[in-house]
Amino acid sequence: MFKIGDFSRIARVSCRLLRYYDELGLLRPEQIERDSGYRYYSAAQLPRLNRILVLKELGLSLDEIARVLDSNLSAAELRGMLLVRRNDAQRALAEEMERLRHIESRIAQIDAEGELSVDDVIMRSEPAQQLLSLRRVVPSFAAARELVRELSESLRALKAKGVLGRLTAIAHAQEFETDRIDVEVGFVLQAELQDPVLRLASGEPLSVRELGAVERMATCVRIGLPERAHLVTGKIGVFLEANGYGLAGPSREVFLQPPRLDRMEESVVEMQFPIAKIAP
Amino acid sequence: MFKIGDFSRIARVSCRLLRYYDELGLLRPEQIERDSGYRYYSAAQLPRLNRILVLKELGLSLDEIARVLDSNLSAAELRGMLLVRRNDAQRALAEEMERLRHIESRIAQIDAEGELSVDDVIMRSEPAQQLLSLRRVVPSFAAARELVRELSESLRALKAKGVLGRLTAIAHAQEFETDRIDVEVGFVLQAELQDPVLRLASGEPLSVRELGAVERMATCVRIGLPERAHLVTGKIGVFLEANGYGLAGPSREVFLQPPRLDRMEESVVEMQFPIAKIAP
DNA sequence: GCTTGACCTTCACGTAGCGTCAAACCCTAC
DNA sequence: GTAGGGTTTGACGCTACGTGAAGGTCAAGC
Repeated sequence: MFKIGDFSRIARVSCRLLRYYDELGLLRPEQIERDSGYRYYSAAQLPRLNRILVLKELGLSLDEIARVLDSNLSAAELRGMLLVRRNDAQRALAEEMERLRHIESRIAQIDAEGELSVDDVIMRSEPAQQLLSLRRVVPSFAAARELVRELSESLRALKAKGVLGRLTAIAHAQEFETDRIDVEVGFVLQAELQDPVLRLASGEPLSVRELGAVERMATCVRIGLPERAHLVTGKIGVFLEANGYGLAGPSREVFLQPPRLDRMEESVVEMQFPIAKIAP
Repeated sequence: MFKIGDFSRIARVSCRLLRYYDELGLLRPEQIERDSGYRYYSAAQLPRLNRILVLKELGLSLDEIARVLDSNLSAAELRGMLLVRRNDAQRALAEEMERLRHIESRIAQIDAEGELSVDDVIMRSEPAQQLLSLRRVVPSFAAARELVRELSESLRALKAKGVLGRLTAIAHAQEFETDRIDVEVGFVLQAELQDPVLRLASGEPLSVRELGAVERMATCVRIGLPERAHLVTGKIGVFLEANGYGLAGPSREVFLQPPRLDRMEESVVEMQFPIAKIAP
């Protein structure tokens, strides 16, 4: 029988840890003196402690470890837990590699440019969404803006119901032409739509389609008129080149503030570019 | 100017986060209404928020981020911080890979044996230490034990001063021979030694030498007589085979409890085996 | 002007796994 | 008997927020 200090030296763990595990019921001392309250551990408890430490090292929480040890669950169940943990570990590994790559690219950036540039470009993923939209080829940005206005007015009733999410525009054109803009505008749906087919005031029907999930999206917020969009695309371009990505699909513009045609200079738009790694 | 809710939707972060960063002084709202206390953010604050998020993603703590942003430190200093972070990330990456390997080997073990075996073997690293020791070839375990007794008695005075750490024995023999045991016994030093040369009662001098650090050590605690050591070596062997390691140096026995020759069956000894990965 | 509902405020607790005091009690050796 | 080292419980601290609760504000519709 060892006092807690001796046992902690033997097992090379802290006394606090042992007291904590006692409190959790994870490792109870074999004996506790009535009057002094001293904890006494026996050497026979080392294997249990070691099992705890091993399982902890594997990434299980103390709660899970308690279940593993006490409700002596079957090998199959333990295997299941380990499979879950393996998934976690694989994800964590991938994240850590990404992080490392980011760090190294930032260091390289400092070495190349002498400073860390302003970071307006953010990378994230985007889940799949339902889009209530209309696609057209328009001859000018003004016409596109008019389309947005028309759409907004036609859907005013729906908007009041809170079914409509953010206004989103998608640029389908492969190449950039100022006079033939292939654009899709619509609203993200936040609930199932009741009416089978909705129409513009002009009678043109709107379609509901799924906007696929995008795993990697380079995004940047633009404030002000659409004419300033090239500032954003420039930043995106620099970002892609620096990090070894390329464009991988039609870009989107999401209006984070509901757009007002009379005050477009206050509009807040997030430009989204689906991207993918380029083989190095 | 946006209220906190709008700004949070624009930046796609939670309100709580914005309030928290305000509290930390990391991102102060551009304006706060006197009477209502409402926070108002401007679009011009998005870049700062984005920088915060990027640096957070790189793994810097909020505290470090505050220093980076406010005491606008030089590119060189930032580079230094990133180098530190890179080291951290590399270590984390290596750990995560190790963890994943361990998890997979445990799963494989369950698949092979139908259950998770008792885990007495622990792997860890050992730092470099100074050892005050004596090396000899003795003809029996009993002689080795006698050597320990002699050493302990000769160093009783030193032990009282608290300079001596744990008693450690090192098995130098390449092959196992019962009648020619090449053993080194000594005490780990916890402080610099004053006397230049210490001697056994018999006059034999003790040497002070550095016990190199070991990156990977498979350890197992043995309780009881040395005759039971083969139980431990068996476990170690199974462990090595299962995880793709091989022996990589002389093994050590560390007496976690000061040994008493009269009650050797109560001795607590950690057996340590330096190991290294075997190319698969 | 009043109601209503969405939005905002501060305050405070909870998280995981212990580290780190603090005040008081216990044990053992000289 | 006392000194000093070990032990007890209790409590707070750490990170980066999430999640209420209780109550004040704002804008729209009547």
